[in-house]
Amino acid sequence: MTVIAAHIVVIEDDPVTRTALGGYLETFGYRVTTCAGAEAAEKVLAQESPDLLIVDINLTGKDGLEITREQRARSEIGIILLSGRTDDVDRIVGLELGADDYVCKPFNRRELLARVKNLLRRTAAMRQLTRRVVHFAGFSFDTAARHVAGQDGQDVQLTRAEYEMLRTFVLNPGVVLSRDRLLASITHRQNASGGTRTVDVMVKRLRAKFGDDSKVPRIFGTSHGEGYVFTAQLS
Amino acid sequence: MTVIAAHIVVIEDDPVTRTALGGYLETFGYRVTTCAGAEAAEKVLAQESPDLLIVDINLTGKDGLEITREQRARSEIGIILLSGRTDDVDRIVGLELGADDYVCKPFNRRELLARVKNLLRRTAAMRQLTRRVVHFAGFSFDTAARHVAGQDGQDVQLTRAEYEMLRTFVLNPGVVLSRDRLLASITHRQNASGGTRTVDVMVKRLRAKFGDDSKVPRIFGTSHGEGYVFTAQLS
DNA sequence: AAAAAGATGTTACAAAATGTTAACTGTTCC
DNA sequence: GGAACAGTTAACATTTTGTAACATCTTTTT
Repeated sequence: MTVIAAHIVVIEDDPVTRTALGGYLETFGYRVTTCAGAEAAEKVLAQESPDLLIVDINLTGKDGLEITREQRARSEIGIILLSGRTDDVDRIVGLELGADDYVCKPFNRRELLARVKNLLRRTAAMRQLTRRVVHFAGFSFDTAARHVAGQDGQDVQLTRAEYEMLRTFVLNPGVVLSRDRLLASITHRQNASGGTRTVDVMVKRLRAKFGDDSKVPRIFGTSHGEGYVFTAQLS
Repeated sequence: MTVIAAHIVVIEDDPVTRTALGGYLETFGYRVTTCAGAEAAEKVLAQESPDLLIVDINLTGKDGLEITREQRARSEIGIILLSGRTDDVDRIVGLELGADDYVCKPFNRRELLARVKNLLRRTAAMRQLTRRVVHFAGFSFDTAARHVAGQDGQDVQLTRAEYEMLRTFVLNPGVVLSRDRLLASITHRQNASGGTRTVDVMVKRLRAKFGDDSKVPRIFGTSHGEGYVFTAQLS
């Protein structure tokens, strides 16, 4: 996996804290975007996909809790709340809204850095699963562009059903998926009566395109009597 | 995806806090194992793979920080530290060792629950991505990829039932498992009528694939009248 | 200690499920 | 309309799983 500097967005209305915090994090190699308020931050959050959000809970206009609720509803971005008050209620509400952490001002920079590091490590796995491009077994699969590149640079052409099925597999790594479940992901028709064997044929075609052997499956495993499993390591 | 209750291990030497915390978490559907010290916990941590560890920083014997360091070195388990003191240094050291969170006593139960929930959500993604490989008798068993690599590099291909059974054995090393218990772990058909002899045949097949001799079993032992035991050393 | 009873080991086979191939049906694009 | 392609179905081959029968081993009884 290519290591790219994590992108951290800081929303803080006090200019002194904002600049100090941004500068401090930058010295550790992070890419930092500082914003004075929710409006400015929303542009960044919508256009790019930052990894971590550090937000003051007391902002003029839209406050930290509201930003937390909105962001958590639509992404798995890491969220650390900053607060001037040591208020139990605020803290609990923030955490229950889905904030990962809550740090009281005046905070210790070193402590915040440790929390940032730990949280980035945690969200890294989650970002993998929701990423546009995933890598496995030497292939890179662009879920948005419906495009697969092989290890030798050769492209793997996928049909619509093959793409839908691969997408379902990649979104559920290590989970046994039933034929019905897989069929539902590739077909529009409700005619689930007879042919779940369609799934078998599609799996065979996927295996063929990805060089997987049904007798020694490395990517698409069979779970006899249950269905199929995606067993390749995502990276 | 099958939803299984998360398994939380609590290490706390104060009996009152330990019982209260364990009971509280259980009411929310979590599977909780409480331990008074590091020794008792290490057994559980080695044999099962809990999802979350809540540990008091001040323990007699091996303390919370040491446990954190050891666990973090070999797994991605979520770790929340509990402390009686509001000490910046302790907190920072704990976080830098890789603890995900640090809560000071007396803590608010609701806050702790919110942190537990958030952390479990984060580690769930990571658990999906990280391999769980166990080694025994020269073989390495990749529970995610569902295959086994032998000592000579040759792969041992397992069928679904063999995989499920081996997985059950490996999760319960040294424990005598009844035929019914083993049958339940491998069968998926409704026709679970009589034949507990199926288990014997599957054990024989496992023994064959792993070069184990029923007369001198080193991996899959027989407990006459009771069932079978996994006797190989896990590493 | 020998015999009997019970439990496990082994083998062969039958049943069920999956793998594979190829033909068939419907769609899309000229 | 028809060529090209995607998806489905059907038929047969192969693998996996369950069952039964018999052999061997363990435990209990005498």
